Parts: sequence; C-alpha cells; structure tokens
Amino acid sequence: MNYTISEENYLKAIYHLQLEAGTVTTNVLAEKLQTKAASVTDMMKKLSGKKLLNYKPYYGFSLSPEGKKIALFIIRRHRLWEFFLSEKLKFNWNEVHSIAEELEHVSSRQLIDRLDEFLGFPSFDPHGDPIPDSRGKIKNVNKIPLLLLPFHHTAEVCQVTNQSEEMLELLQHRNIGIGTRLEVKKHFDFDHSLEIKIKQSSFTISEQLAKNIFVSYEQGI
Amino acid sequence: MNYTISEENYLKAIYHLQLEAGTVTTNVLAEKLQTKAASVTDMMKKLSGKKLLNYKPYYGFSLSPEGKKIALFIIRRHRLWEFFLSEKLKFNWNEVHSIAEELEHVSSRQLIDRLDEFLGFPSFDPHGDPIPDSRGKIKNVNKIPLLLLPFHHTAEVCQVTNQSEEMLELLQHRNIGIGTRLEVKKHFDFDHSLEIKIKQSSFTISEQLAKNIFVSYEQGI
DNA sequence: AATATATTTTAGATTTGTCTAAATTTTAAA
DNA sequence: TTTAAAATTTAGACAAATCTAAAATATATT
Repeated sequence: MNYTISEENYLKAIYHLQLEAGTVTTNVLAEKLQTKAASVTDMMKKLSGKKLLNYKPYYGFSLSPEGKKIALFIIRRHRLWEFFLSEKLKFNWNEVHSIAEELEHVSSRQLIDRLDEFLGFPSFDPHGDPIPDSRGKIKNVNKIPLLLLPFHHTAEVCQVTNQSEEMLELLQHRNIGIGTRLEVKKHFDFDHSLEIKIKQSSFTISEQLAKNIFVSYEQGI
Repeated sequence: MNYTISEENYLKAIYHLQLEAGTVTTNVLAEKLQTKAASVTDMMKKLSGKKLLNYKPYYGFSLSPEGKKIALFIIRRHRLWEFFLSEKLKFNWNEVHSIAEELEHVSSRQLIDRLDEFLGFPSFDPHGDPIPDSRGKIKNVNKIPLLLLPFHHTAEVCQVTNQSEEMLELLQHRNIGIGTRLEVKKHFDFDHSLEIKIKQSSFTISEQLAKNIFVSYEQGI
C-alpha cells in the first residue's frame, strides 16, 4: 500500500499520458520523465509485478484499475497542495507546480483528508484541473476549447492545460485566469489568431495560446 | 546545498543527541536512527567529506558550523509543519510528529518562509520546542525541570521532552499541555512522585513523567 | 516478402544506502 | 601492563533506480 517516489512518478505520468494521448509508449514515457527507455522498461516490469500495470513486452502497457486508483490519489495530493500553496500561502500560479511535486509524495492519508477539509473540499486546483475527492472521483465539467467557442457568447475560463512558466507569465500579463469571463469577437484566418474581449477591452491572442485555454460554456462550474 | 533524506536525518539526529548528551557516539546514533553501526560509519565518512562533520575515526564526530546550520533548518521545517498540523489541521499533539518527519524533507526555502508567515511566525511548536527563525536562530526561554520547581510557586508548562504516544496519551488524560499553569505541593521521598495542583484539583504524578516536563518559572514566555 | 529503420528489451555496470561478518582500535579489568 | 571486552571501522555483498551498449522485436519501405 506504500510506493516509492519513483513508482509514484511513473504511475502519475502514465495516467496523464493515457488521458492526453490514449496510448503510452516506452519512449514517450521516458521523455516525459526525463529518463532513458531502458529505465522505463525496468520499472514497467516492477509495476506489472505489483499488478499496477498490464504489460506485454514490446506491445505496450496501461494502468490496471488498481494502478489508476493509486495514480488518482497521487494527483489528488498534488492538486490539493497546489490549491493550498496558491490560496493560503499566496504563491503565484506558476510557482506551485514544482513545490507540489515534492509534497505529493508525503503519503499520510489522514493528512490529505484533513487538508482537503481545511481547504473547504475544493473541486479544482489553481490551473482549473479537477481534484479527485477522497474516493478518487473526479468532477466532470462541460468544457470546450476556447477555439470552438461561438462568437459573442460569454464564457468562463475553467482550465489551462499548458502549465509552463512562459505560458503562465503570458496569462498573467493578459490578466487571464481561472474564472475570467470572456467572449470571442473574431477569428483571423491568416494566422488563426483570435480577437477576444474581457470586460471592456479587446485584444488578440495567438492560436497557440488559445489552444491551451478551455472554457465552460452554458454556465459557471 | 541539497541533501538526501538520509543525510538530513543523520544531521538532525546528531544535532539532537549533541544537545541531549553533549557527545555522540556511533552506537548511540545507530540506535537512534534504527540502523547499524557500520551504516553510521559509512555516512560519517560521507558527511565529513562534505564538511558537515568533524570526524576522526575511532574518536567520534560533531557537527561543523555548516552542519549545524543545516540541522537547524531541517528542525525549523519539522517544527513549522508540526505547528501547522496542530493549529490548522487540528491534529492531536501525538499525531503530528510522524507526519512532520516526512514533510520536513520538502526543501523549498520559499515554501517554509511563506508557511512561517502564514502561521504568524510562531516561536514554539506544539510540544513547546523552539522553532528556529529564518536565519536559524532559536529563541531561548528560562525553563527549569518541573522537578526543580519550588513548592507553592505557580509556573507554566513550556516544554515536554518525551514525545512518545504513551507519554502524550497520559498528558492528555491529565489535561497537561503547553501553557498549563500548575504548582507543586509536595515531593514524596518513597517513589519520588510529586503532588501537583492544576486549577482547583490536586493529584500526583510519577517522577518519570515529571522528568519530561519543563516549566517557565518567573513569567510566561 | 525481404530489408532497413525505429522501438523496445536485455545484459552488465554504477551509485546510494544499507547489511553481515571480520578486523581493528580503544577502553576497562585483572 | 597484559588481556578481555566493548566500540568502531573495513571488506564485501545486496536492493533500488538508474545508465550505456548490444541484442531482440516490431514497423515501414521498397
């Protein structure tokens, strides 16, 4: 019931890649974890030995139900700490991730459940990512990419998928954050940039930026 | 500037033993860390290689100024987390230690300084142990063992040195905690037990318990 | 279908922190 | 002061997680 930091990082990375890409390969996982393919293979054998993975050599791997459950708990810890850092310790959006990477490996179940309570059982972290509850369940939101938002309909930013320093710096400059209400005025075919309006001011943002912004359409969360 | 969990645990343990006993030996350290003497010797070589220890084979070792500084920072992290767990997450006195053992190894300096600020720069943890400030300085209190408190002088419990489950269970039952005001009525020579008075009620406590309780005499902290 | 290329796995080495058992050094006792 | 006992260190081994280089397998190309 207790896993090493390394095992936890592998499980979490596999979970994320499964969500993003559906299928996970040795090389992609190695890239994500900044390690080598051979090391990944070693760990795959270890994790499948513990029944956390379905693994067939040369054919790939995927999380078992138990492995997924554990991954969700690690993600729960990560996101609750991010919420804490942002909400209580007043860290910026772009500072919380790396600290939460360390905190997430503190394993006391009771600690996390009390932290959850202390924070008021939040459903989303500062990036808008959903926080699994104490049973590992994730709240689903009706969200669409900003690129698909129809013109002249106000929507609310609910998630930002790229969490790099650079991206978050840009968002802060533009005053865009989770909960920001905006509407799309126009698409420019030439470079696929968008004109958007927040409160009274309008400006354009690149396709690259817009790709990473998700909004909830009909209603707030 | 970054140390492994194991290195940190050794530095911390040496610091504590130096305070308690003045001198630290291989066997005592091995006992404290639940490991073997040979492992301690290995680590001593490693830490003295990093200039954190003065080490002369067969003659013993002690923290260098740099080693002491690091130990104090680890203790700072530990005690701030203990304070957080107790004050904010409502953990009992006797539950905070083991969780803080894990949290103390999360190394972000900024995290700890912000946590400190969030908690209101506390000077003492829930056991009454002093919390080093951001420069590593410890506040000194005029404290004496309860055994030495003169009769009929009210004093305030300011520290409890044994932090085992069993000890803390007993203290909770007796309603003794940091800040409790009490006076000593009598010493019994037969078993060296003490009669003490808290508020209106008097009862006796064993020498063993009294040994671990420290009080501030003239005035509160 | 045969071959070339890319991907993945195996084999063997390395580092960290640990262990046991043996050797060394210090300390205590006769 | 020599010997016995205790404490400490060394030597050699092991598990975890990683690496490089080589081998095995799968995929793509002709």
